[in-house]
Parts: sequence; C-alpha cells; structure tokens
Amino acid sequence: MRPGTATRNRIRREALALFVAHGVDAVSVRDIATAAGCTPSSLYTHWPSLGALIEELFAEGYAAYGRALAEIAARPLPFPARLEAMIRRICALHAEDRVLFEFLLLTQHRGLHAAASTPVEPDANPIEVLHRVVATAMAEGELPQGDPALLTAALVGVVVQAATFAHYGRIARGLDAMADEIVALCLRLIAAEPEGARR
Amino acid sequence: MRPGTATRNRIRREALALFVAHGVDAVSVRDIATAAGCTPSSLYTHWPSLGALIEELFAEGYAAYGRALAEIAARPLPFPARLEAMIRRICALHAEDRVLFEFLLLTQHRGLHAAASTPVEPDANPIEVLHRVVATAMAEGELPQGDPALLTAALVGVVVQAATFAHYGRIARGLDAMADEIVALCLRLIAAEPEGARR
DNA sequence: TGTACATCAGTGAACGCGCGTTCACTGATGTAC
DNA sequence: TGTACATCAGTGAACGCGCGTTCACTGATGTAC
Repeated sequence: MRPGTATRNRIRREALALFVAHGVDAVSVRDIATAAGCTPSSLYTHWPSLGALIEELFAEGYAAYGRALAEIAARPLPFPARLEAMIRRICALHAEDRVLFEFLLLTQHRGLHAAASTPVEPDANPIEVLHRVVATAMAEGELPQGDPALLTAALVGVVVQAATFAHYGRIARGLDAMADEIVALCLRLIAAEPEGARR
Repeated sequence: MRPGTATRNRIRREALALFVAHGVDAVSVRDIATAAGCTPSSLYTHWPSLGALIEELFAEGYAAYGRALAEIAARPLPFPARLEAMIRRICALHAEDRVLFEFLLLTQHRGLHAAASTPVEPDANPIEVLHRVVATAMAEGELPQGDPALLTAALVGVVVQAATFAHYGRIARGLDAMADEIVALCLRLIAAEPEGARR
C-alpha cells in the first residue's frame, strides 16, 4: 500500500457514509475532511474536484454491479436460472456493502445524468446488462413476446424498491434475508401465462 | 383570482420544470425568478424560503397522489379490482402532469427525509395507502400470506421503475400507453400460486 | 553507514463567487366617504 | 363622480455566509552515491 492511500481510502469511505446519511448535495468538502480526519485541501491531492470524487464513487460502484451481473449473464444456463442467480447476487451485494448500495440508490438520478456524457464499457451498467439478457431471452423464445424494456423495469423495480423500503425502515430485513421471496416475485413476472390461462 | 396569484403560479410551474430538468439542488432562486419573469425577492412574497416552496410542491403533489389512491381503496370491490384501478389511476396521472410525476420521482428521497418530521394526514402518502390495502387483503385471505411490505414494494417498484425508464428514454411511451401491460405485471405479482403449482 | 536530494501526501490560510435572504421602496388596485 | 387612504404584489440593491478551490509550504519517506 503506497503512502497516502490510507487517507485516500478514509476520504472515500467517510464521503460515501455522509452522502448516504445526508444526501450528496448536503455534504461539503469540509464535512468530508472532518469525518476523514484531514484538511479540506487534502481531498485535492487525490481528486481534481469534489465532483470527480462523487463521479468516481458512483462509476466504480455502478460498474462493479454491472460486471457482477455480466459474469452471471454469460453462464450457459436457461434464462430463469440466470435471472435467479443475478437477483441473488444483487441481494448478496446489498448485505456486503449496504452503504455503497444505498449510495447508488440515492445517487442514481444525478449519477445517470452525469454518466450520460462519458463513454463507458458496456458491462459497466447493470441495467443495461439485465436489459440485454431479457431482450435476448425474448428473441429466442425463452420468454413470451412483449416489451423487453418494460419487463426489465419491472424486475429492477422489485429489487430496487425493496431496497428503498429497507432504507426507510418500512422493511426491517436486508435484501439477503428476503432473497427467496424477491426471487419468487421476479419469477412470477417472467411466468409464461399470467392468469385465465387455459391449456 | 386574486392579483399576484398569477406570479405565484408561474413561480410554481417554472420551479417544478427546472427541478425536473436539472435536479432540485442545481436550481437557484435566481434561476426560478428568471424563468418566471420576476425578481428573486418576489419568491419571498409567497414563501418564507426556497425550501418552503420545494416542500410545498412535494407535499401537495404527494398528497394528491395519496388521496387519489385512497378514494379508490375505499371502493367496495375485491382486492384485484381495486389494485387494477389504482394502477390505472397512477398511469393516468403520469399522462396528466408528467412534470409533477417526475418531480415526485426525483425528489422522493429528499422529500421523504424532510416529510418525516411533519405530521401528515394518513391518506397523504400514496405508499402508505397501498400498503394498508395490501396488508388488509392479506389479513382477510384475499392474498396468500407473506410480508405485506415486500409485496407493496414490488408493486410500487414495477410502476415507479417503468416511470424512471420512461424518464430516461429507455421506454419511449408514457405510463398511460403501457397501462394494460403494467396492470398485467402487477396482477402476476399477486397471483395465488406462482409456479410448480399443482392442483 | 551517512549525507544530500527528490518525491509527494497533507497543511493552513486565503481567494472569489454565487448562494439564500433582507429591506426600504414603488406602484397598481380596491375601498370609504 | 372624485379624492384620500390602505393594501399588498413585486422591485432592486445590498447583505453575510459557506462553498469549492488554490497555493506556497512542511515534513516524512525512499533513493543514490
């Protein structure tokens, strides 16, 4: 570990925690420096601006989620099995680093606006990865025809909103403790025939 | 209409549009005044602070959605019919005033943090209303047993994420144009037996 | 092993700027007599 | 109908403050000889 890396990591960790606790725009460079036990100017040793720090945290976290999903998406399994594995992975990541998960949740709108400008590796966007998987499954008949984007939204929505409820204390458990139920809900969404089905 | 009401409404409308376009924290009093064709100080004729304007817009919008759902929740219909009506109502509201819908979407986290302090009428919170309906249906056997909060989250998630996708252009249609499909997805979530069901 | 030098994380005082907000005011409108 | 007054939305200049950022610096660490 190079010298200075310790402070750099402390700034990253404390900034993330403050962003989640108070909202990104309510946290100043001085707040972060105080929490990290350094001076405000110290942040500029490691990042060219506060915005760059925020962008780095978002981009890295978002990309990590994207790569985790892309790895599963590439497995030679039927679509439902891959979907289940992806959802379980997300639930596990929620338990692994809840602060990061909630940061991505709270920052999604700001982050996605900003990220729209920068060209990214295709696997760096978890939504994109899932959308691709769903669209492919639909094209290959593993799923009934429909709007792949809407089904993707529904699947993402179930997981994201569960996390949001957990964040606000509407649900007391973490996503990993609910993984079985979340998977069951998502599998209902991709069921072949909803209701009134006749055979 | 009292004199001055026109400016007040213009400020409300332009502020909402700017908040949605750039994010709440990126919009200054001067920005709003310029868009509304008045001076910054004019805002203080109608609100004690910029924060009060933001809070009013969020609280009123959120409460309107809550009351719309509460009205449907009170109808003497079986649960699935009421759920369908509520979802269709939300989709219609999206088409009616998309800027308001997206403002509530983007502001949910900030708004919910702030609103946590103020005591509100119970029907002013659309999530609360839906949660109550789901919990009641579960208690009365209209739904299989489970965590009512998680099922509520899933239902909210489908609609909210569809709106988010629409906002970012991932889906080109408005919610009202997708109402049938969104309803179908939500009805799958409340189906009695998911899969592997044997009779 | 000891000295000289380069590197670079972190400091602390200071900066200019744009922010939300204030306040004495103006001027149009409505009301009383 | 005409005059005097009250009301109040909106003005414009000014405010203090906290923000992100800069910059000359310090001092510890690693390297060369």
